[in-house]
Amino acid sequence: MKTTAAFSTRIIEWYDNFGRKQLPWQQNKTPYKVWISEIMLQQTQVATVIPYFEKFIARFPDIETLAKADQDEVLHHWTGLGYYARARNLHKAAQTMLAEYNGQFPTDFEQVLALPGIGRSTAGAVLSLSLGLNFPILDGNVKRVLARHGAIEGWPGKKPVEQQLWQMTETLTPAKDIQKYNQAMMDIGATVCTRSKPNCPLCPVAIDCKAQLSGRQSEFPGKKPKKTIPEKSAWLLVIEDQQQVHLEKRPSAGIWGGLWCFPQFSHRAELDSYIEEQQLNVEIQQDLLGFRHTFSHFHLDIQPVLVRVSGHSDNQIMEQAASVWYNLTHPPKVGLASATERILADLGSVLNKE
DNA sequence: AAGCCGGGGAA
DNA sequence: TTCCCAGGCTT
Repeated sequence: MKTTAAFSTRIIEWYDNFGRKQLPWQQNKTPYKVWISEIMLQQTQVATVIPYFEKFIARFPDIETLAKADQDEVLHHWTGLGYYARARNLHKAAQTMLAEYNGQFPTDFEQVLALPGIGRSTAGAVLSLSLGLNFPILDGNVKRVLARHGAIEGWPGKKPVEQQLWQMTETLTPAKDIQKYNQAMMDIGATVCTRSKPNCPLCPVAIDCKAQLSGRQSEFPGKKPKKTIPEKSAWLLVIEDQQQVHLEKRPSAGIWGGLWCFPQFSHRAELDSYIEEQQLNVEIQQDLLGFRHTFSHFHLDIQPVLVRVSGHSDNQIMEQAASVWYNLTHPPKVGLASATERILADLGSVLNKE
């Protein structure tokens, strides 16, 4: 009479045979590298992260280098990744580790959890994956595997559902082989127990998966209630003079926090009166290519307006906020939003045709 | 508990 | 298009 092995035993055995072992942050593992990867991987897919991770580690190879770098350069390496608070928190946490922990990544769970940008799951992931400390994790992959295996009803964004899933991961996480187990759960979620069309025949825990047994894989995890997101519009003022454009650093709170962007207005009239107020010496004015940029919680219809000025003096525009003349031919290493990069690229092709 | 915070891959 | 991704912070 053959009995079914324990849940974690089957997961670990699966890892030995099919788990991912060649990802960049899995080579010569350190808490620092695993930490960077975990932050980048928050709400971001592996394939997107890999090139960012490689460049980030090449420039900031350790905690001290990161802590002593300019925030602008840290954000520069985050340009296009989104959720820019992750980069600001990363930078701040590195400075805390340099000041409080002698530049070492703390190994105490509570100390790790207290660092900005690190919640329970990320703290557990870093300590377990890099040092083998026994902590459960609960990321999007684990949530999906567990929700299906236990046929857990409801959207994991709801507190009671999330609590139930934490209870499950605590119970199922084994006392040994934590690195293999946690990595395997994420791998299974990413490669077998996928959002759509899960490959159950390849799953080591399909035999007692409640969703699979009842053919209800698509019902778990419960879906986020969808609501229509609002539409907003933005007029962006692209002031150009001699291959330089004017950019302003945004406050850390709100969208594109800490990034360098064009002056933004809700209505065209506001943009026009700004040009008046600044007494800009306008030579040419021309609308650039407009486009829609969609965030998780609203659409933004963007219309960039190119204004070529001549003889700008720094004390006209420079004085008001943190602002720079961004040299298109020698771009400084600062953080830009994806939309800003797109406009700069379009501007480059417009200027090239002249 | 709910809202905020980006951008892109996948279907 | 729609969904959601190795989530965490703020209110």
